[in-house]
Amino acid sequence: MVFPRPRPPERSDPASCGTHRACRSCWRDPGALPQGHGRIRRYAAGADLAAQGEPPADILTLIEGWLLLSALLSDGRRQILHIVVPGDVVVPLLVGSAGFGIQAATDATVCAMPVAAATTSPTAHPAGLHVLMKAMSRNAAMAYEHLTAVGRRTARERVALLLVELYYRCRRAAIPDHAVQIPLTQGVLADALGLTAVHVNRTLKTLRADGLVAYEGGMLRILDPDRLAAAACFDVEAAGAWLGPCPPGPPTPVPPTAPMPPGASR
Amino acid sequence: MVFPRPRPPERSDPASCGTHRACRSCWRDPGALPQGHGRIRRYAAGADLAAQGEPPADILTLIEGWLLLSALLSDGRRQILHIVVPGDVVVPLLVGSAGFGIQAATDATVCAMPVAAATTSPTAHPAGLHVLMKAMSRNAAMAYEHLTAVGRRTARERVALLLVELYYRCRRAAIPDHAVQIPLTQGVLADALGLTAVHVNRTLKTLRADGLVAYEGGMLRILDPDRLAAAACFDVEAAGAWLGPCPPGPPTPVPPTAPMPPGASR
DNA sequence: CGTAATCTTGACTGTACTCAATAAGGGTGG
DNA sequence: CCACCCTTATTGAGTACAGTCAAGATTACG
Repeated sequence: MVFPRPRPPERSDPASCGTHRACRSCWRDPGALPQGHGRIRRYAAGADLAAQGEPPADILTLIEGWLLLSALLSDGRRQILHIVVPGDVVVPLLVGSAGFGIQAATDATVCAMPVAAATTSPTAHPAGLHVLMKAMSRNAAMAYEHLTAVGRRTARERVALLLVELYYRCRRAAIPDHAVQIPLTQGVLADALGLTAVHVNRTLKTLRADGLVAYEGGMLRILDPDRLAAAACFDVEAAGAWLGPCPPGPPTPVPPTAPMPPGASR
Repeated sequence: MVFPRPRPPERSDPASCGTHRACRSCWRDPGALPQGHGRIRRYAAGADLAAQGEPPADILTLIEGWLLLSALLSDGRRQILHIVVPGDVVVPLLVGSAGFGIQAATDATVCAMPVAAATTSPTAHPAGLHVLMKAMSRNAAMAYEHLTAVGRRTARERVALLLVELYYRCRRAAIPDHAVQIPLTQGVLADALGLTAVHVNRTLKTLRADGLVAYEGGMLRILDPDRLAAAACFDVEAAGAWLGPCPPGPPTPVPPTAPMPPGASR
């Protein structure tokens, strides 16, 4: 079976930042941030939003699509530092030049706000600054979780963990009736997990054989988040804080999956 | 040859936070932060400053000694997320419970300030908040660098990178006439790098054979930062921003090392 | 319809891990 | 001061998880 090239979800046409569910869920405090400064930008899949080593750029809130933060080594090796899903906030490194580049994994829509708007006049938007700091804190928590995975987990655990994590993070800002589907290349997963694409492929094969994930409509889909979390040696409860405000209110609790094929081991 | 158990450097007895060089170098903006709230605390080597999963605790500025931020998996595997050297600021995760524990690697002195002092009344200390955000940003940069190392570098590169990084970071806040010495166990290095202690040992052996590091007075010591950086595939210039304000002013440029033994390959 | 990218699979290699035994300091209590 | 214990460092032998190389199958896309 083959991963068809991912297709971005059908897109609506937002008039402004605030009208988007994902964006609302982020700058939750209405009026807290200088939302007027946020500007909607769109990018095609594969586009570079920022290059490693350049900017102190804008603060980005991802509205639609998927972004990748990545670091490149001089010899071409790549480490994906963070996979950005709608509702996530990308905060540029305030110290020195950017240590990571930003690429669009799919067509993407972002809300960009100059860092200056949030940092130069903190007193003007105190609540907004608090939101910003919470975003930075959450990003740090995810980076540490990611580091632990790459440093101390087996390949199977890493893959399983990344998938459940993305599953929960996507649900938090997703439109309820949209099933969580992951539009990432195996090469991207590999670079995120510190593995090779070949080994990711073999690992996914076993996860599929175990009935934990599947393909559907050309995208990777999570069948059994709980068993996947178990396979990842991952405590969803403990991570609840940064996974996002998902628990409050049952937001599509494990979308009813298609009936298992007779032979599947489940 | 064996690593004798590290000994903390001889300590002075600070009357207050502001009198310490390391602390000054951190809260560089005099009067910016509510320094009055900072309280000096001391810990013995091996002590737990905070347990994983518990607090939103204090903001810590390390004055003397070494700290470790680490994550534990349920089966005992450990990933060290960050090695804290004097002058570093540890910011607890503002969202939910702490995803990491804090241990003292050596006897340590910290300046602790309640998060509330910095976050609840941002308007009261705008400059201090800016300092705090810069610290968070720097920590994020280091976490990403660390992640890249663990995910995409060889064992030799990882060890070399960690050592040069610590070398430069230590110099930035170190007392000038103190040579940089690293009081970390090979087990600690291993848990930081996603390796085993045995393999760290073998890797250090080759670095020593190549004349890049050495033992001296019982502590690991960097002999040749430049070649070590090269071995790590590491661009010191690019990382200058978060490595710290070290370049300005020649602070002990590679302390005069003891003459190489005749057989050493250099 | 042809080219390019991605996914799959197999065979082989190698870096890093495991197991295990020994050595070397440091600390503690007698 | 010395015996004893514990932690850490070191080394060797064997193993295994993940990487490399390479070919073929699908699918996307122009």
